[in-house]
Amino acid sequence: MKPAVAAARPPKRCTDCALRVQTCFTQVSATDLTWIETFRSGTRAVPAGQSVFAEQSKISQLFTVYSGWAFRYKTLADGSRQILNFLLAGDLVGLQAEFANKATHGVEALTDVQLCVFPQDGLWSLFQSQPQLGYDITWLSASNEYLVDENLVTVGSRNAEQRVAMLLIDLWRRAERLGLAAPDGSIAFPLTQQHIADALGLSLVHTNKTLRKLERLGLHAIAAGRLRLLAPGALAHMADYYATPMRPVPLL
Amino acid sequence: MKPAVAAARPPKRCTDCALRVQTCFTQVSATDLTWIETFRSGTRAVPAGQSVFAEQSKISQLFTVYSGWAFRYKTLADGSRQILNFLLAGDLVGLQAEFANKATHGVEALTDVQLCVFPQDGLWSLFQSQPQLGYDITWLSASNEYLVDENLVTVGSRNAEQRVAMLLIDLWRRAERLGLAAPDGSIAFPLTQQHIADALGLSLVHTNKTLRKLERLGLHAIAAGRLRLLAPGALAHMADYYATPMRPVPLL
DNA sequence: CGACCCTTTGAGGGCCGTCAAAGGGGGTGG
DNA sequence: CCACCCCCTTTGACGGCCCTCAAAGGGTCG
Repeated sequence: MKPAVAAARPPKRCTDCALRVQTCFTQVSATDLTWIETFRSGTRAVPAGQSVFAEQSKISQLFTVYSGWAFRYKTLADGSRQILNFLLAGDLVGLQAEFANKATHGVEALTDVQLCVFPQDGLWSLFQSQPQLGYDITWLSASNEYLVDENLVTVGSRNAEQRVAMLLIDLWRRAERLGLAAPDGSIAFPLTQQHIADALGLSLVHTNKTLRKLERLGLHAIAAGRLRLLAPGALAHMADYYATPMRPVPLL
Repeated sequence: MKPAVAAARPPKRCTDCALRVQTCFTQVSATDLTWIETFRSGTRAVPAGQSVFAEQSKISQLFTVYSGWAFRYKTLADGSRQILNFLLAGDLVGLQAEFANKATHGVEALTDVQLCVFPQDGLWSLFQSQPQLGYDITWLSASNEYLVDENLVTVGSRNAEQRVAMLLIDLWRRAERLGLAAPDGSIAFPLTQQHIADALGLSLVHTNKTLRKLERLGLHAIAAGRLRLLAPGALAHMADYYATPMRPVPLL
């Protein structure tokens, strides 16, 4: 029995939100914040490995990740799974379903996950009464597209070494930005090699061999569920990674 | 000298828009329509092969494709180009740049293209005064993400035959929906095999061999710049393609 | 201790990339 | 009107990256 990953529930009051305090999130006005609080229909905890919502399912909710890791995926008829991107604190999911009538992809928890839940049918009234929040949601949607764009380039144009390097850099940066890096520069790394393979369009075996290769080269280390980048510059060079400055991001 | 592809300019008045008449677009109120017209800063024609905007460029405009074909792409250091998705009439581009400060990808015209141009710095006032339009833009953004999601699955999880089949079906469906299919069921097909290769993450040579294979199997025919699907069912089965019902889409 | 999941490694093969070169069609200039 | 050029398409040969199959090793939990 694992020691329950005591991920704290989101507080009852959004004014007490431990996430929004982070400098990586944009400031929001007091009125907008109270509006968010009334808009929020509740919270939800999903244990590691469980589904947040399934592909093709009818969902009527939007979710913001409060803590933990998750991922979006699609499955093909032969059972192969493509991971579209990983979700960390602050990420918004469920918007596509608003426009497609049902979930166009599944979402699964990698670790125990805490979510803030919003009703989809309140979205229109949000746009009407709180244009700033509507604008923020559009921002988040465009950011999501950017993430997938990047992943498409990785899967379409990079070889196995470069793909793995990209994934490691990208996840590390995103986690670090959220203050999830330990003093030693390591971050929790809950992915199995199967997850990495599914995200990068590689086989499990080749993913393993590539990871070992980068590790032998001294570029990174994964141990005890933690990732450390030992040579970020070399990784970035290998992956043809261009660091883009990170701007504060809105949080719903 | 080609006979100029006489793609008509968008009319001066949005009320005369030849595109919005299509049933695939949602109805918009008269007031919203006049607002769109004043929001629009002009139109722009881009000849085939020319850039609409370059990667990394600072742009301060949003574009709606009025007619013609274009594509979004990113380039790596080794010069390889990944096409993210193709753009047809009604598609909106430039939103990502609003949030990243510069273009995160390039856009290039495949055919002569006519664009409606909107100022980016008017976006916030749009959200404030016309919430319905803000909502529509979010819809379009989420739809774009859906497109890229699908392409990521194709490139990450399908073999060459399936990728080509997916591309042909997808482009045909999107064009047909816009009323671009001829009575014989063919659509204009301005892509070179290099474009297909760059979109699918395949080499030019292998793209050619795969196209010829599907053609020899009688699944499709490309001739005189036109594509016809000769066996849509077989193509869909090969590609593991699930037809999703198409809903009316907003148009900015 | 055994079951299960994940990781790791080896062997062999196939899909697809690279290299090379010929063929076709349209535009341009002689 | 023909020659030439350029771009795109097409085909063959060969090699390599990555997939599949197979099996062993380690860690955790019942």
